[in-house]
Amino acid sequence: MEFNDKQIEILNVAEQLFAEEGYDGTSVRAIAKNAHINVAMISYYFGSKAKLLEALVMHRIGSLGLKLENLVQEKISPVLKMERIIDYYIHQINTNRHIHQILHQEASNKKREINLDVLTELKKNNLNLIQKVVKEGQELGVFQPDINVALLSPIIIGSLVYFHMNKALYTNLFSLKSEEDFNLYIETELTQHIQKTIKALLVYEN
Amino acid sequence: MEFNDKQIEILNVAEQLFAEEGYDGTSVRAIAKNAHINVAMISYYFGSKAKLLEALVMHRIGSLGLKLENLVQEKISPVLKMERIIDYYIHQINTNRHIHQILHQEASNKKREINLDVLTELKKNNLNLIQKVVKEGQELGVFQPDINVALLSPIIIGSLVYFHMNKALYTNLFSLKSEEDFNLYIETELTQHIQKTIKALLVYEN
DNA sequence: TGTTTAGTTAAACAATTGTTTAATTTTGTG
DNA sequence: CACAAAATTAAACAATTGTTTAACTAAACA
Repeated sequence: MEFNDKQIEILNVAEQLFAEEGYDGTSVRAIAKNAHINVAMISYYFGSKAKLLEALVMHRIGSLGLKLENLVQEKISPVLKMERIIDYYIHQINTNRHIHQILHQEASNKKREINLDVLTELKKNNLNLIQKVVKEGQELGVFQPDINVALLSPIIIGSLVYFHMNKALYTNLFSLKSEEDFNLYIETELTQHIQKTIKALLVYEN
Repeated sequence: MEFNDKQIEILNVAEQLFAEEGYDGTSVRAIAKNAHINVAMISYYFGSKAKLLEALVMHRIGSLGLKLENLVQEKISPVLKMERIIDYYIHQINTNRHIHQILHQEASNKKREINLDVLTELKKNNLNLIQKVVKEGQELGVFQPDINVALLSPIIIGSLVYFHMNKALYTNLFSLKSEEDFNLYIETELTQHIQKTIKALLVYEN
């Protein structure tokens, strides 16, 4: 699926509004206004509001490409690999937080059902790659043998999501005065904290 | 604020619908229908849809009472205390997941702003209690000295939230065939996994 | 240059939204 | 019972919703 400049603009505006005000909280007129186009252009290009959301999700998932393949194949220690994976995940999600927010909202919405099979496959694929790294560490005797790999992502991504969810609390607690401060904290302190946590879990003898 | 049976029924229905279909995705007529009352009763009792949401949030937060006080004061080891705290958190959030889902949606919604100061205070209070437990463990030499206590909740609650968010993926991965299976997995495997993670982080020498 | 296609517009459409009205019924109280 | 207050109702309200229409302009092409 290829989009022209005007379509891309509509997708960008829709992404921001859907993320910030929800799908149902965003009117097609609001999208049109912010994208500086006529309302009818949305139907003209995408068919309907629902199909616009679907197009947006599919387009973003396609370019999301959490391609961990290269990372996994590097010749560094499993511990370092895990750190890099976490770095990559957090950075990726943090810089694409709008679409993640939308996916997150839609995942727990009973009335609409967009097909997220592509996303599920992507996640399963990433899980297999992480599985490889863990196995590698276990064979080297660095990681413990009883690791539930599927539950590592909840720790990593869940922590980040929850941190975002409680932005008000954490900006207050850590005196993060600007948006930049907040993002910097995520990319430094929070990232390190998650890395430390995962490492501890993998290495720690029960 | 006290509510009669009919008001309680409206609140219950509204909670379910707001959680499952979002605030904007839920019409007052849908609430009225499911609560078997006339639409006008919502305005009559709560003033408006917005005030109904506010009343719901306030009412639930009030009875949410994550009272960790008793737990913290028990005479058991810090390690066991942390395990109990995690148990309590997960169980509490899991049995009240509808209101948590709503709070979560509203927290990241830019157009509506319900006052969540009460909730923030509650979280800060809980944080202080956990801080105490950690200090206790550090003084006993069981826990490491460099622990960012404020980042423990993201791991605990974040993991649970993410697990719920990816229900489809995990029911598939772990062959959880029913709602009961899913909840059972959370209360056993996932809980133990989070407990193990937090313990590793607290005890593990960097 | 004439003609087809694609893009763009304002207006209209019916449906749904939250809220209010005014009338009626139910409940409580002396 | 009589009367006041509370509860409940169907209908109406204006505003907003997503979508379509029909007229128009710009671009592409032969």
